[in-house]
Amino acid sequence: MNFEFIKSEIEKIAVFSQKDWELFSSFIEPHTLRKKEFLFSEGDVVKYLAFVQKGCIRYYLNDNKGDEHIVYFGFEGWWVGDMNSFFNRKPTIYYLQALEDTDLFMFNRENFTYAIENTTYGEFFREITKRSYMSMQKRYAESNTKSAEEKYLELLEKNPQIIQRIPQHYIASYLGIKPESLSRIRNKISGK
Amino acid sequence: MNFEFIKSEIEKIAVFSQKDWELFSSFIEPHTLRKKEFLFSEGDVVKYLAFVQKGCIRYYLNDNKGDEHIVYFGFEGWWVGDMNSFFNRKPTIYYLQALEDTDLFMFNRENFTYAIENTTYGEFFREITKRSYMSMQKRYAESNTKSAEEKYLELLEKNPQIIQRIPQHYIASYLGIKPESLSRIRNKISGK
DNA sequence: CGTCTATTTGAATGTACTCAAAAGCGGTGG
DNA sequence: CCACCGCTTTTGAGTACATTCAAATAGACG
Repeated sequence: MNFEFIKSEIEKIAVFSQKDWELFSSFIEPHTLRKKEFLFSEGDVVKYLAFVQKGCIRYYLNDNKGDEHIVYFGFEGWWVGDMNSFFNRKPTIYYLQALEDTDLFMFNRENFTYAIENTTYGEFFREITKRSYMSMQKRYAESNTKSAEEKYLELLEKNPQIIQRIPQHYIASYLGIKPESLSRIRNKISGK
Repeated sequence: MNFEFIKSEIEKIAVFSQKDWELFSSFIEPHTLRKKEFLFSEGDVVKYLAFVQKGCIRYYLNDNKGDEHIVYFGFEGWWVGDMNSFFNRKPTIYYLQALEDTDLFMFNRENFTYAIENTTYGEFFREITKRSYMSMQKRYAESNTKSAEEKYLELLEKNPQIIQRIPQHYIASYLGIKPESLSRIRNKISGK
């Protein structure tokens, strides 16, 4: 099993010793999700945090009207899961589903907690949580400040991989609009 | 200076030794903001994370159309600031302003970083960041799943202190709508 | 008391939604 | 290899919710 990718991704964020890496890498549990398969769904107590080695996933929830709302897509190099459910053993309200055949490196609670409390992975984890929080805050702020058209144009520019790899109705859900609306927006844009 | 409140708030989240508390409390820099005064504004590199001892603040940003968007209100017991700017020494895009005369307990970067890297405050900080992240994720999800009326009714029920202490046009900004719209929603509700 | 700000009300507009149907696309089995 | 089926995307018409701009009323503060 080749851990170069996850190692280099972690090294971008925090320095760590050879000993710490050996411990951490021994905790990796590889797992492959087939397209459309779920890692967890609403009601589960989430057993793993996962690193996306290859493929992509969507992380979403169902509102009380039965509509799905995608919170984020996770591509190669992303850490995915529901921290609240994972650490606090609470049933999750989210779904994590593969959109392509996806290779994950998973970590269970016992091992992950051990690593962050006893190695420099504590620093690493603090950093990615902080980043996730800040980016969610920004995304939240932008959900109000920008129109759907502006948000779509920004995706095109800043996250072209989302446009290229993800079916349109999922992008609509990610943007917080209906597929019909996204279709009209695209139509309008292409006419410019 | 009475540190009982902040001590008890921290103790709710993490256990820590007497020695750690003495260190941490020695880092507290008390500061009072007068109503309408700013702790920081757009462009500043944020120098402090702060605990709200008394009073309340709003944390908001300006969009490119000149409208303000409130991300959160901070009441007694809240930790407030811009982590990204604070830790990464980047100019902030946010404003933090007192809505009442407000007593803060502030921590500068050097001290705070020392505490989280060398004491059990690391655990404490990981926990509040995690919680902030999860609640922002939930808030983001709800910004799409619920109508303004539903969000307002939920505030009434779950955060009455916001309704009671905060001027209506700020609540509108927090809900992501215009003051006129909130006025109409309130009118409609009271007619029921 | 007067001034400034916040809230309400009105009318017209815009953006996205709903419901319905048609067109396009991709995978599967014959 | 093609035909069919199911799912995705597009298009149309009517609707709902929130916005804009404007003006009136109410409230807060010096």
